[in-house]
Amino acid sequence: MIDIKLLRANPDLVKENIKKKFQFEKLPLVDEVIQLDQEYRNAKSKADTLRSRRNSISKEIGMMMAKGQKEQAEQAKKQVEEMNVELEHLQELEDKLSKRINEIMLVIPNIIDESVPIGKDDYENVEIERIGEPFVPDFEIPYHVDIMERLKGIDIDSARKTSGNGFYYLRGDIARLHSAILTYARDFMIDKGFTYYIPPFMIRGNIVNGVMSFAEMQNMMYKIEGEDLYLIGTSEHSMIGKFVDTIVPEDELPYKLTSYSPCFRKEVGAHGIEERGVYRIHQFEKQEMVIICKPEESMRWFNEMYHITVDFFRSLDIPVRVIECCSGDLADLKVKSVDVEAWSPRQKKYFEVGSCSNLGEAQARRLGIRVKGKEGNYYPHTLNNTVVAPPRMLIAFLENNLNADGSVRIPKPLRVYMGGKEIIEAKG
RNA sequence: GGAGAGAUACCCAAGUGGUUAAGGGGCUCCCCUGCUAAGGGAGUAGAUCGAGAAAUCGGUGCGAGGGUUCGAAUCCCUCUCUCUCCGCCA
Repeated sequence: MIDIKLLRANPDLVKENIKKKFQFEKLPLVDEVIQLDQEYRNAKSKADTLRSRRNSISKEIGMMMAKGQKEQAEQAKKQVEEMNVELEHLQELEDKLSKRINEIMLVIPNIIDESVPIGKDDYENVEIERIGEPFVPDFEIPYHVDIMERLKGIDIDSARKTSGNGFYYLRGDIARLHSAILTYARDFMIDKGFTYYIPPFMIRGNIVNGVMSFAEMQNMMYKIEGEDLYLIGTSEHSMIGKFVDTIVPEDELPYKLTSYSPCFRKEVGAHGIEERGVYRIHQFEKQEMVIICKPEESMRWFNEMYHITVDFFRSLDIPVRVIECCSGDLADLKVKSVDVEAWSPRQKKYFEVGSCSNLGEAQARRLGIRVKGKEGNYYPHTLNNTVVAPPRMLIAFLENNLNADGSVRIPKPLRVYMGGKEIIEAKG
């Protein structure tokens, strides 16, 4: 959501940005909203003048009554009554216009950063960095579920009975490894100076509406029956929601937050839960990072944030690459976004394990998050990034640390969380 | 789940239809003193939208949304949330 004042002052910039995103169908909206905005402001000026007069006449009526000038008061009442008829029409017009203006402003995309590569869709995303040597061992890497099953670490059949497709039981060392990764991620982030949070795992409808679009909500969120509560799809929902309609003191910025939560997703949509395994599932856990900062600092934080994820994966010997979303693939709210992808020696390609986004002031504007600055209030920039999301991350972990005999090497940083174990032994 | 109380500014809190939403704390500035503390004075309804080159002017705003009225923090309706007690409970 961009500032309508920016659009008013610089419509060509907004149009150019829409073209960069290949959303040509939205181009006419710019002129339409400028027109509507002018009409709206005219109506508002007129109505405000009327309201002002009504207020002062009403006050006079009060004084007349006090003095006992009953007849004059009656006359004034009539006058206001007539004004109210006109005012009602203007009010309706104002409401209608502002509603339509808001609808349009919600679909006009955020101004993307100059550095974003131009492209139509995800095929034109750009690899910007590759860290670690992608390695393919001379033995075959099995499908991740098979690796886990061989280690007696997963039970999907039981989960189907209790919960259906898209759920899983993790067991034994694999379950422990899952927790170890999250605990390690938590400490990793605390060491980077982030404040650790465990947020609410359910949030109210008004918060949901603040943090995502209606379409996203339909495709992602589970609603609790009979309550105004939804299961969160990511802790970002709780962590950003925490600041809805607040004004934060400037000297407290930046907020560097890292949060743990389970994440629940319906995954209704293009892919759904189509594949056996733990790649796309209804429930997973995630360590997330969120930053709220001054606008001029957001690009610096953006770069720092995705490098933290890269460092995290590298500390577990997993090769990664960073893919930047091109203009056409970038969600409308985002200024810039990259995906961190991990190497899969089985598929011999990289796959997505995390996503880092700079939302600029769009999210703050939408949610009413402001900063009390010395020269008045302003909108901060908000950013979010995945630290790690097992069990998806376990896929990359197991494939990259698997030995020929079926055992799994445990990288040094995790051993302390695995009771000192250096290896998960292959079973029977 | 049951019962009760409440929602007004950064905090506490007064305000039961009418001119400018009391008061206190805190905060900011000034004076006195000056190491601090105490004292005296002034300011402090945020936020947001509109008009204007600006000074400034105006609208909205007392949990939310409706209604009554010339006029609503105040009266009526609906809803939400918070707190206290009881019950249940990891």
